[in-house]
Amino acid sequence: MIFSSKAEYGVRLMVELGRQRPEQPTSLKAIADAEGLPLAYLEQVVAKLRRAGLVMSARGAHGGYWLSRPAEEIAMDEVVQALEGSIAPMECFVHDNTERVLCSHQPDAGRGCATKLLWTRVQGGIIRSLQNTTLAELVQFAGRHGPEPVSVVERVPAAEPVASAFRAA
Amino acid sequence: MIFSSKAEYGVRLMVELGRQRPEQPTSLKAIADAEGLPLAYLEQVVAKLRRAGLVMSARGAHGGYWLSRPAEEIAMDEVVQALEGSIAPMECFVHDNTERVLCSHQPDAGRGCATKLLWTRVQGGIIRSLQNTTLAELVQFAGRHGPEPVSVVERVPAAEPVASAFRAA
DNA sequence: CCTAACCCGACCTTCCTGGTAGGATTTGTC
DNA sequence: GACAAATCCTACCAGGAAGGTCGGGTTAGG
Repeated sequence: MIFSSKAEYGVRLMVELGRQRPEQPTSLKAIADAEGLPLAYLEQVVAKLRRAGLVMSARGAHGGYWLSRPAEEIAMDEVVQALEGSIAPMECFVHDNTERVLCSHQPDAGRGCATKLLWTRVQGGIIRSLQNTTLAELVQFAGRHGPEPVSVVERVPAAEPVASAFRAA
Repeated sequence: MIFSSKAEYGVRLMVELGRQRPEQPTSLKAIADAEGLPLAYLEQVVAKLRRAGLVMSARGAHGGYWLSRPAEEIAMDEVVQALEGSIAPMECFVHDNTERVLCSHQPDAGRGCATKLLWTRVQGGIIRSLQNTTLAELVQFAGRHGPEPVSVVERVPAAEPVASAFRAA
């Protein structure tokens, strides 16, 4: 697998936020219920997005999260980068700023790294795909067949088993 | 990380075979020594390549492996596919031949999968990058000395450093 | 018949992923 | 002011896969 579930959950979370109007913050619980994801785990995911400046938050009652920018201006490479830490096809490509030796398997001296060209191209292909996709596109794609976004105002505070009922089938 | 070390080792192995003349098979031990990789592990790696029909082998004394086709005719998507099993950015995209639905986190009924569009594009970007690279290119690239490869390497139009982020722990 | 090599499957250990637990803090509402 | 709803933070943990190792079997040249 290429991306972890943090990326999957984080993108879903961003899409969910993109469906809301930013005036009213959306609580994590609403998102967790809508997507069927564990709330405690989502907290860790959204923390990465917040630290990356992609979402903003308000604490306390009626707090929640919202996009820090309009969805049209959020390219998905930022999102995935924030969630995954780095977009690297291979160990050697994770160059943190420290100076540690990254490519452990050097061939004979004088020869270049046999795989560098390949992974560089792959990385480029991935990043270009992500850059060329905006959050707004995903929101539109996800909402195409669907009903209204979950309104914070109209939301029934009690149990709303609609989603889980359909998920079982 | 996107690809496992099996992919790294397998590609190196293929490059090494591409450097040899196919008339004489190359023993795994020679490759293991040249690349500094554990022989026993390479055996597992090369088995995948053999089962995929990318290399051929001869047993017994003076046996070894060689490319089943010229390096110019081997696209790297075949190689990586053989080594990794499948090139899938997310769980949902690993479709074994059965047609079961693997996406466990369906949103509300009537809505499409929010992330499908994104991962489809990413997968396309990866596969295209791999298809457009032949083993022969890697052989040539590895044989070169200094880092002249600016003309060869695809340019990533990213303005910011791509894999520079720390892995947020 | 011995040795170099391929072939095969079982095992093992470490690390990361995915998730839980439990609390501390902030803030609107009654 | 008490309470509840929510964000925030850190530690912990179980399972599985990654990345190997090991031991042996089979094939073929000298």
